[in-house]
Amino acid sequence: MPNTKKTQASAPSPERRRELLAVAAEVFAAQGYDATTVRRIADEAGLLAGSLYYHFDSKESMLDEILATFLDELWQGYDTVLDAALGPRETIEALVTESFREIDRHRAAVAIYQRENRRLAELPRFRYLAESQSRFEHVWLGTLERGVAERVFRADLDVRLTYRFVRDTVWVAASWYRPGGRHSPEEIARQYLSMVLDGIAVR
Amino acid sequence: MPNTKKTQASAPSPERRRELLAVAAEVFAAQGYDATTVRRIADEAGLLAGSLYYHFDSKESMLDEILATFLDELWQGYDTVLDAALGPRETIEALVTESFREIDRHRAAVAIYQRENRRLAELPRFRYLAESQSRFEHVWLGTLERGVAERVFRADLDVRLTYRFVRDTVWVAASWYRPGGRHSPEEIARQYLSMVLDGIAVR
Amino acid sequence: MPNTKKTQASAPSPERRRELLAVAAEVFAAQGYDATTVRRIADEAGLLAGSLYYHFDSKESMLDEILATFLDELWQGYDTVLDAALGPRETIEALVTESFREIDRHRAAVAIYQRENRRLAELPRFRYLAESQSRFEHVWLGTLERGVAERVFRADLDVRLTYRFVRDTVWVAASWYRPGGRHSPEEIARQYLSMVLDGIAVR
Amino acid sequence: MPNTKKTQASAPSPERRRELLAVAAEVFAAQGYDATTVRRIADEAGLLAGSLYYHFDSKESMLDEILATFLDELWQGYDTVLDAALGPRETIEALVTESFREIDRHRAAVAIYQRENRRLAELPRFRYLAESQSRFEHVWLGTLERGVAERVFRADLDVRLTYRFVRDTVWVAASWYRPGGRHSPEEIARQYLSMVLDGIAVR
DNA sequence: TATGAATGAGGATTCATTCAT
DNA sequence: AATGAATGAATCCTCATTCAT
Repeated sequence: MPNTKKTQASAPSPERRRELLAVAAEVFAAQGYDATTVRRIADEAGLLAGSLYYHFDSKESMLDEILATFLDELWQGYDTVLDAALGPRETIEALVTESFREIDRHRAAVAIYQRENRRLAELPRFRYLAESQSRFEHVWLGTLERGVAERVFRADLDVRLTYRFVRDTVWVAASWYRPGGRHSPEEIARQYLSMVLDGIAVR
Repeated sequence: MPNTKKTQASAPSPERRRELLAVAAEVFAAQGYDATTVRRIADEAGLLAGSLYYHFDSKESMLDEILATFLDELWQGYDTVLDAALGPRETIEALVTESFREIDRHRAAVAIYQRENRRLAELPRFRYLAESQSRFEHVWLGTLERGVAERVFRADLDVRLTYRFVRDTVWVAASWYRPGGRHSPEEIARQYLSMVLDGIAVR
Repeated sequence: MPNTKKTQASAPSPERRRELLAVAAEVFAAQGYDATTVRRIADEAGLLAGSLYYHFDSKESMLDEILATFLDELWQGYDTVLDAALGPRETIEALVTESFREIDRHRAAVAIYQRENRRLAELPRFRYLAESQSRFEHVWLGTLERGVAERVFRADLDVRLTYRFVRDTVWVAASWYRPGGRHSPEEIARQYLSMVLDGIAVR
Repeated sequence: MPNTKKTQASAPSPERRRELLAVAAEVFAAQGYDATTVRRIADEAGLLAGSLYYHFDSKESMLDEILATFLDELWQGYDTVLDAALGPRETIEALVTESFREIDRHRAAVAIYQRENRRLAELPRFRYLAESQSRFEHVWLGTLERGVAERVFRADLDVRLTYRFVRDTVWVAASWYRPGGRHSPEEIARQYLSMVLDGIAVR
């Protein structure tokens, strides 16, 4: 009987929830939400499928909690950056760096988000995904436009296209990024920023 | 004993197959393979679920045919480019342009590929996905390295990282691209190339 | 296009029916009625599943026709034997010999009969199976009882048990008998009769 | 990473399994394996079709377990007989008696075996059926040949034919035998042996 | 006579979920 | 907190059958 790290006398225990959610997130990320069975999660966590329902209402509510937690932390980080009111280029740099840090800490959640976002956003329960996305777009697009206006970014590029380009570039990394690998999040951010800002061609 | 066994899966009209595959691809792309029911495809195509099995062995074989067809055409295009034996920069430009053309023609297939690639590649039936991917990596990475060697591309960037960056950037476009939209594939390619090669920052 | 042995200008053609029924019987015997698909029969016969319905109403009606034809011929043979009004031992000998001849000519039908008899006999359409069986029992049991009464057969054996014993012994042979094999039906009958009548122990 | 993977198919209570298998065997025997629906078994057992899958992997695995259990016990009985190293006649007597005891205890399994043996033996999963059958043939045929050599059995009969005759005679009994009927297995064995060894004709 | 395409009912199986213990 | 057993709805797939050509 592993996992007896905690005080025996604990109740519904949020720690156990977090453990189980971590397992669930990992499996969701690896197989996709639909392809993941509750039993698989339970197997991986070392209990029976039915037992998960002591901790969670449903498979969907696990997904919900995973995504909501991630987005909360993401926006906390973003808001800190935005509150600093830097110039456009510095803002982009800070946002990208922050994003890679989030990928480092919530890799599974980011991967799930990437995969399921579109479909989920249509469900009432997950409306916050759509809201988050539109706020996201607003922040990034706004920063880029400000940059163009201030002649920090090139004016000859389609801003929406550029926005999508930068956005995708950052988040897709979650599909291959492995925490603890060769590059730290900050190192990856630096390389990405260098490419995006200055291009890969020799001048 | 007269017994003119026909090749099981090739009898029914290939035109009808193509129609049905187009429908299936669209639904797979929109909902994800797992979340798509055979009945949904049939509904969309205007026949009953069971009737699909006159044309295809299984839901999986539809997916297979969709992806294989796409990859075939993709590599046909790529090979034409590679046979031209251009310089590194021109090769990258041609490959990117070709890629956006493929996205234009196989948007659904590309979206499915992006979503399901990882999990599918482990199935024996879809081994060709892994093979394609490794050939893909070989081609792109090789071109980038050649470019660095010839001082056409910057030497201070991690080439693997750059490879992933460019690769993802291109293909993720399938998730938002809509054929017949504001930008032609060539126009999008031009913008992407400009960003990737020269960066978005004003020099 | 094989099988053009007949006059081109023929109509619904009973010869074609017979050919197809022979194929069907073979497959039913090999796989069992339920496990046999109409398509399998059609494949084996070199046409498409739907085309069988030009010749037959249903899968069941093929089965019906196969069994009815067999039983008709069987009873024709049996009736000839019975009309000869031989003594009990000679009757048994003649019936057994006749049975092996039927197995020789209708091996597939006999095998099907053995397998499906019980379940089919309950269906209204196949009531004749039950009737045939009861007439069968009447004939054999009667002959055995007559033999016991005439002191030709042993009196210390349970007659019903003996009946089942002899009956099974004969018909189960259909499951391994291959026409054109080492033994002619008459040779097999001779051996079987020798065993059943005189036993295998040395006296 | 705590992950106490349990052996997939052995967790649920073996008693319940046995109950359910008994029901399944009865239905398989009565209707044939193919003609039996999982729902029918479930109905008969008083639960829903899907619930059977908590206990068994598939309909086929139920069949597998039924047959394997039967054959295990059969060979246990046979091996006891063979270990006694009796003379040929006594061996045959003991094997026949043992066989009728097995029919008494596993009537349904024997009936299923008779019906499905041939087709199943070709499936990899049921290879043990073919193996059992060949060992069976080896034992019986060997005993008969020994009997002939020792002049206990007649030399003028084809041994293979005799083998099939005896084998079928015994096992087909499962198709009409009803446990708890007029005759005990031992009584039936005695009658069968008397017929097979000494014949039904008065000497 | 036969084909090609489809129907529609049913069958095995999966799986999220429930609940008494 | 967790188990064991079950539910019931949904899913993929099969197959006998139909029918216009």
